[in-house]
Amino acid sequence: MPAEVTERIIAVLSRVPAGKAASYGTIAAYAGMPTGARQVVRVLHVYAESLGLPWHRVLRKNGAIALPPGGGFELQKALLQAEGIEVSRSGRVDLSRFGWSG
DNA sequence: GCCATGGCTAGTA
DNA sequence: GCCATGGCTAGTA
Repeated sequence: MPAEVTERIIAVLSRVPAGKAASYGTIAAYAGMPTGARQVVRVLHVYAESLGLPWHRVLRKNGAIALPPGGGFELQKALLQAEGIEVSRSGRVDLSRFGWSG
């Protein structure tokens, strides 16, 4: 039985639409935990696959892909681009253009 | 003690 | 590069 925080994070994650992305901190803030960015990381680790959460739409605060090359970077980049989000070669997204706001 | 963060500081170029 | 964050798991007692 997951903690309420976990369930709120799951709920927020499932609302991020295709074509938009949000930072770990933004997701946490919407879930009521402004300093809980790492909780978002944990939830994605545990539930992203089984619940089909849009893990690829979560980025660092500066819009960068957090995953390392060879560790999911390429896949995340491809998934973002496939839904119309522009990603620079280095894996950066302009959140002022593609950022999700509630 | 872990973590796909994030904010801040110190140290380099 | 350090360290607070915060829920969770592994590993010990």
